[in-house]
Amino acid sequence: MKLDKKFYERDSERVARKLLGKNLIHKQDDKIAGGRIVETEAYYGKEDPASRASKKKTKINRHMWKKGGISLVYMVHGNWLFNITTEGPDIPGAVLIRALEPIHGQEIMKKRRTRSELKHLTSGPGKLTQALRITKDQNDVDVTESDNLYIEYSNREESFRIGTSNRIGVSEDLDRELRFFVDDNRFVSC
DNA sequence: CATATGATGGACT
DNA sequence: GTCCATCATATGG
Repeated sequence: MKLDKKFYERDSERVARKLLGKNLIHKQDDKIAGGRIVETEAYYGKEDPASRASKKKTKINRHMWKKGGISLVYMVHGNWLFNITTEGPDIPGAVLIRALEPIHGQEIMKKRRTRSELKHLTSGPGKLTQALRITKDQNDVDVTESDNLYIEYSNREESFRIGTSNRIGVSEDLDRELRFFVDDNRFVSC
C-alpha cells in the first residue's frame, strides 16, 4: 500500500524517521527497481542553513513550498539526489533518501551501476538514483498518485533500532541530529 | 557568455 | 584515510 498525503504532511524529522523501513519503487520501461529505505535526512526552511529552502525559490527548489509528497530531484557533484517534500503548502521542507537495501530488480540495478556487489548498488544518495534511474525526469512527481514512482509500506513486520547523527556533507548544519538510519544495516552510506 | 558551487562517488595510498 | 572528476544550476557581466 502506497504512503498517502497525510504521511508526508508532517514535520520533516517525523517523516524522515517514519520513512525508514518503507520500500521505494521506480518502474520504467517495464522494469521495476527499488528497495527498503535505510537512511534519510530531514531538511527545513529558512531557519535551516543546510536546506535548499533557506534561500529564495528557484526553478529547482520551488516545490519545497508545495504540499507534501512531491519528488524533488536535483544534481550535486554530478549525482542526482532524490528527496520528497514534507509539510503542507507554504511550509517548506523535504526528506533526502540517502540509502536503500536493494530488493527489487537487482539485476537491472547492477547493469545501471556497472557493479555487481549488492553492497555498492544503493548505499548512497547518488548511487540509489543511478540504480533506480531517477533523474530530473522524475522531478516534481506526486508520489502519492504516481504508479511509477512511489513509496509503500513494507509487508513484513518491522522492528529495528534507529541511529542518528548530524547530516552528511553540509557546510553549515543545525545543532540537531537530522540524519536517521537503520542501526547495524550494511547498506547505510557511512 | 563565464565561472563558482555543491545534501557525491570512486580511485588511490 | 586523501584527492579530484563530475555536471546541472545559479548568478553576474
